[in-house]
Amino acid sequence: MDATSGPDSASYTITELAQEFAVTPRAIRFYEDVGLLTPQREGRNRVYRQRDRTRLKLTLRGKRLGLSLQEIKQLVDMYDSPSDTTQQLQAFLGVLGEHRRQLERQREDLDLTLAEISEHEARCRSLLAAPTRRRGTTRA
Amino acid sequence: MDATSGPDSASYTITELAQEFAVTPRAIRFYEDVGLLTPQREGRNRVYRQRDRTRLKLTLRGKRLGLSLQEIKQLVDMYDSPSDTTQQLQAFLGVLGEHRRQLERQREDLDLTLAEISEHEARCRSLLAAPTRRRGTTRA
DNA sequence: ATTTACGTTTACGTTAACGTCAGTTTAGGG
DNA sequence: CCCTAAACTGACGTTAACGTAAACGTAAAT
Repeated sequence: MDATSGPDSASYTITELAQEFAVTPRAIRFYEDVGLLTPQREGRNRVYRQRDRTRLKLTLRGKRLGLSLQEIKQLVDMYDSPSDTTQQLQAFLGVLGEHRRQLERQREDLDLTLAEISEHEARCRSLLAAPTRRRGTTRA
Repeated sequence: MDATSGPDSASYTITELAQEFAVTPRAIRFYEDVGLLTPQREGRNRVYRQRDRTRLKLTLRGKRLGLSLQEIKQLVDMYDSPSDTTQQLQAFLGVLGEHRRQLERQREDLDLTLAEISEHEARCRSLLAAPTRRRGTTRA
């Protein structure tokens, strides 16, 4: 019986994951160091399953949002921990709320910035359409 | 003639700005080191006008979006440089477009994350409303 | 049997963005 | 005149998030 041949759960090597998400193996190992990933081992080698693949994806998404790895871990850990007691659930809600507020503020900032960029783009294009040019190629 | 008494343009000390935006004077000086701020001097002391106040605000907004100080400088510098030649304008548009794409992707990530958080919050609240509690205070 | 390719651990190096002193200056108050 | 308060200039320390290099293991290919 070969344990790796089952159709149950796909597995990935570290370089496969690295290529798929355009990061280095070093980064992936580092994410393991901080507790974001917990791959199984096949002898000495790391074996990544769907769970870690997902957590990696969430990690990178969090990074693009500017979250720290610790913040990401806080979120992702809650995502797949059961947490049944009332206390746990309330703490859970607290952290979620905090993150939501932060992200909502971020969306405000984002929309503001995008609006300003649009303004500048428009101003820019109107200047390009204007006749009073000084120098520079008109796309030869 | 006192140059500081005119009603033309308000001026701020470094600690005033620091308090208003809840950052340290050290941070503000650092932003000057990287070229984000260029306050005037009154003797040895820094004097901030509206322009620098605005640039500081934009800087902090950029930080909340996860941008690096260099990226922020790229944007903010373009915001108040005239740039009249066709070449400049096209380069301008290029950089703006790049940032816009980045920010738009970020908004996708943001909306995804917010949606997931909402899901988790809902699941959490339904669990809290359920009867099968194990332990933990029901808010005494 | 040895090269090649991929994986591993250990450890030191690096960059960004400040924090944290330490020592100095300067304007104003008592 | 002394003292405090607020500013200043170095300059070294710190944290996060990896990069990079060295030295090693191992399975498949030649």
